[in-house]
Amino acid sequence: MAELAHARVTIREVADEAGVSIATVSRVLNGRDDVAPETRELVSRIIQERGYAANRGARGLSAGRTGLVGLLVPLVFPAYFSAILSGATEALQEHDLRAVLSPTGHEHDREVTLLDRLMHGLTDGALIVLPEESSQELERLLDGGYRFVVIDPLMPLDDRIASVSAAHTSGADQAMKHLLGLGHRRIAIITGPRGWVATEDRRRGYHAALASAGILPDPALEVESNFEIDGGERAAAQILDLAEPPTAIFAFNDNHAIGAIRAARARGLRVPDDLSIVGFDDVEHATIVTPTLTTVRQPLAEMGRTAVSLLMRLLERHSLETLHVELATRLVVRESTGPVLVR
Amino acid sequence: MAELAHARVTIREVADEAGVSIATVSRVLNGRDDVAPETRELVSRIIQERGYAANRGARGLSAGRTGLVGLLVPLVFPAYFSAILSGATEALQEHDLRAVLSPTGHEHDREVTLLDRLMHGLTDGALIVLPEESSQELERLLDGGYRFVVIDPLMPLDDRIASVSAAHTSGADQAMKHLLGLGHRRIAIITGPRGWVATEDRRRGYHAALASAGILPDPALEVESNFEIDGGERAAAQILDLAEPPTAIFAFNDNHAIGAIRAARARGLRVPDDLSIVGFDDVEHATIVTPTLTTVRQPLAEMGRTAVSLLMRLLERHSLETLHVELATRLVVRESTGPVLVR
DNA sequence: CGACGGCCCGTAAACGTTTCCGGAAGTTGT
DNA sequence: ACAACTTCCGGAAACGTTTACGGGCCGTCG
Repeated sequence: MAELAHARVTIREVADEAGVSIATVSRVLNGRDDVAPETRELVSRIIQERGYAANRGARGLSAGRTGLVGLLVPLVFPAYFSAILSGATEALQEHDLRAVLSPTGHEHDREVTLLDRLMHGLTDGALIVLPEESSQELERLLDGGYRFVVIDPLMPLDDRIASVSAAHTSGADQAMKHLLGLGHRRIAIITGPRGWVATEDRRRGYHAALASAGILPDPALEVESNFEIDGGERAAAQILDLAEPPTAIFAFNDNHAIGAIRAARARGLRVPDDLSIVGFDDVEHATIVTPTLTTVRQPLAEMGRTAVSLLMRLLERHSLETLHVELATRLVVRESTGPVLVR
Repeated sequence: MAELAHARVTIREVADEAGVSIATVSRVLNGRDDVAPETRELVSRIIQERGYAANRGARGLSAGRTGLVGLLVPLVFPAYFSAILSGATEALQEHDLRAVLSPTGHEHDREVTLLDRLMHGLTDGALIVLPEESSQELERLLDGGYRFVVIDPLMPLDDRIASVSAAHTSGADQAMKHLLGLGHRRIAIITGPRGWVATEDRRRGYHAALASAGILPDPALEVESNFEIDGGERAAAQILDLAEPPTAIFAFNDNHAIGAIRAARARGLRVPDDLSIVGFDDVEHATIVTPTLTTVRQPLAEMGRTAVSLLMRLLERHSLETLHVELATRLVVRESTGPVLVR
């Protein structure tokens, strides 16, 4: 036990032991090419032996980059977010960057503070998932010289703000085509909060599909909810208790769909025989419920990875061909949908 | 748009604008009391106006603390980990610390590197979930002066290493009492990897309960698996295809239990009528499956929070009364267990 | 009225890097 | 043999803080 509570190895010690200057050590550390092979070899060995690792804070101070990327996310726990997180942190890891995690708990104030005060200077840039902030606030940040990319924007954003999202409209369209193809004509939706990009885009897809099938939309068949299971259950209950209930429900996320299954079961309706249900997201829950969910898959981890690669290019100050990436969604057909039964 | 791509505000600018020295600004920043009230007031106002925030890297360099805590976790995605993460990051946030997330992907090498090279110097300490490292390696880190707490140790650890875990044995005991109380006598287990603390402690609980009920253990009823759903399904299949199958299965996590439900269903067995199943963890999946799972609840988020408060005390260099915290587990009875039916 | 002790505050060193600049060798071309 | 490059490396400044140290000012006390 040579070292007890011994302060960590610094570049100075390595330099001394190698008999070179700290500049040289720094050079081999950063892979510069103006170092003699044998010197590089020697220094590398000593770095290895002493278990030296650069102090990231100092490096950040000096070089103007910290190797840290902020990850702003409303919550950590829900599968939706943790899937994105997972993809993002893995991708960051591969670029030798670390993720600084900051759950905002859906509190707007907290988020502004975080972004404005704590992240700037600590991190080189950020990934912001589902930001509650207005486009103006984000633009201000952009003008301040901060680099970030938004994942799944909640509001429409200024064009200069990099973003990654999923093809909501196309996803909704696929879901509706599937349902219409099975003979459903009276189809309800359980939407997310009004005004959110995801909600409105999917609603657009719903209405377009309805229109092209020559079906008049019925406002009673559109219920808004909060993306939670019990919210979905309440919404579905309201829909199913209608005088003229639908034969299918298109839920705007899997939680809603699971809630809908519960509501159906509570009323003695069989899924999919009496009621078809389509979800959105395709989180693991979709394969756990009975019946397993037909749902529109969002490539969540992939969205995280894509955001990282956008950010990387932003950080390298490359001008980007496209600041906005929309990843494809895909309908996954499982057990919760079926043909309309003639009675 | 006064500031375009303008570098961030430094302590210098604040000092100049306030007509004081940077030392004074630093003092009000850190709440020192040797500042005249009106000066403090003035400086505070300017800090507010300019939206100044200290550069954490520089602060770390100078003051020896960075306000960053490493969060080492095998994976981010699985509910088990994200629940812990969630509790931990929230608690860190409350202490004005940020979490640096590092998924290790179960690769030992990567983990050692992370811990040894990257975290030290960047972070003030770390929370390590389910470390693959040997006690020796962790002790070395401890001797190096690094502060960390282990959550859910995989191997038995040296006493000097702070740790937070769940009451595995007691949980297993509760599960077994429940099953025995329902009349089950032939009870199988699907365990996690042999040698892991969680596995062995729960196995101990199982054997103890069996013994106190006067039942001889049958090695054929113990199958090891990998904590994944399909692993659980294969294990359950093996068990159910025994010449003399059990009437109950105690799975060592909820994934195993869900796999067991699938295996049972595939064989036409009804749960719980023909087969009772108990899980472990009580992640959200447990309430999504049909039938909902009777399971032993681990307070995962709470474990994260507890680890943070241990770490805080470690960082403040308080000597701790106890370095080891074991949080209680609790059986949650739902639909997947029932009395043995006499045929 | 002089000395002493608080209260405030400024100066400057230190933290561990990166990187610009320039210099000492060694190499090449004439 | 000399000039002009290369190659390799060291010195030192800079990054933005914190904090030890010391000094000016004012009030108080003997």
